[in-house]
Amino acid sequence: MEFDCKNTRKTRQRQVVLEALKKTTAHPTADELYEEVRKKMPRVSLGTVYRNLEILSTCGEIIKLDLGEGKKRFDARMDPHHHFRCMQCGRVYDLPFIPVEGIMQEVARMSHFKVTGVQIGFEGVCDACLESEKKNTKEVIQ
Amino acid sequence: MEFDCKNTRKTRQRQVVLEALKKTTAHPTADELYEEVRKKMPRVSLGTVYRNLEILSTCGEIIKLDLGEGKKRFDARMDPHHHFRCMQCGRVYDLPFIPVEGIMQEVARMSHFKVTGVQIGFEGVCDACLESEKKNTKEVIQ
DNA sequence: ATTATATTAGTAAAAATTATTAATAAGGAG
DNA sequence: CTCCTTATTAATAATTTTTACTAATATAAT
Repeated sequence: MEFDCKNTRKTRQRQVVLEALKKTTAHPTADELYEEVRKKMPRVSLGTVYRNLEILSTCGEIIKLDLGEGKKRFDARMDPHHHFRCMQCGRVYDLPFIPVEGIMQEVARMSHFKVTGVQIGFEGVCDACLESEKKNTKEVIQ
Repeated sequence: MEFDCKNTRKTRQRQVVLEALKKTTAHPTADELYEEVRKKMPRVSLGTVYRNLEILSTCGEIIKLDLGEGKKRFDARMDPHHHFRCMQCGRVYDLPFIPVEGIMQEVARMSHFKVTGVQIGFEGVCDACLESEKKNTKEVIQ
C-alpha cells in the first residue's frame, strides 16, 4: 500500500498485466485479468495482479472503475470518456466524453466544496440486448 | 433474494431499520446501521439489516449508493439529488439536484442504447476540511 | 383461533480484496 | 560484469463485505 511511483520497477508481471488490459475494451475485473495473464504466465498470483492494478492506477497508467457491482473494473483507455453498463448482459461499454465542467462548477458554486472529480456511470439496455429482445417478442407473438 | 414487494410484511425489524436510516443524513453503511439498530434491538442480526436494506431499496423506499469505496451506503432521502464524497474525511454529503436529462438524451442519441439511469458522484474536499486545512497551513507558516 | 408463509436470529459460506512472508529479481553502484 | 539494496513476487492467510442456509418465530389473511 505504501509505494512511490518514481521507484517502481518494470517487472515482467506488471508489463503483462498492462498489455492484457490494453488489448481489451471489455473493462475486465481483477479476476478476469488474472485468468488472462495466467495464459502467458501460469504461475502468476492473484495478489500480484491486484497489486499491479493498484500501482498502475495510482500512477495514472490505467483507470479503476466502480460501477456499483460490488467489484472493481479496470480500463487502459486514458482519454476522457464515460461508461455505460447494460443491465441485461452486464457488459460495460465506452461512451464518448461529454463535457461536465459546467456541472462541476455549478456544484462547487452551490456547495462551497472544492470539487475535484465526478464519476458518471450510465445504465440501461445496450443495442445488442434491445435487438434480441425485439426478436424474442416477435417469436412469442407469432 | 426472491421476494415480491406486494407481499412484504411490516416487521418491527424493518421499521426500526427504516427509522434509523431516516434519522440521519450521514449515508451510513449496512454495518453502521446495524450498530445503530442494535441500540434499540440488541438481538437483531446483521443479516436482517442487510436483507431489509435490500428489500427497502428494491421496493423504492430507500436508495442504495455505491461511491466506489468497496461497500454500499444507504439513503432514505428520496427526492432527486446528488452526492459528494470528501476525499479527506470520507463524509458523504447531499447535493441539490441538477437536471441531467439532457446528458442522458445525448448519450442515448450517440450510442443507440436505451438509457434508463445515470449515477453521478462528485468528489473533492468539503468546506469543513478546507477550513482546517487553512488553519494548519497558517500554523506551519507562523 | 387457525394457518400459510414471510421473516427472523444465528451461523456458515461466498466473494472481493488486502496483508504477510520468505524467496526472487530489478536496476543502480562500483 | 559483480555486488548490493530493496521493490517485487508466489503462496498463503486473513479481512471485509455481502449472501446463503435453517429451524424457530411472527405477521397477516382466512
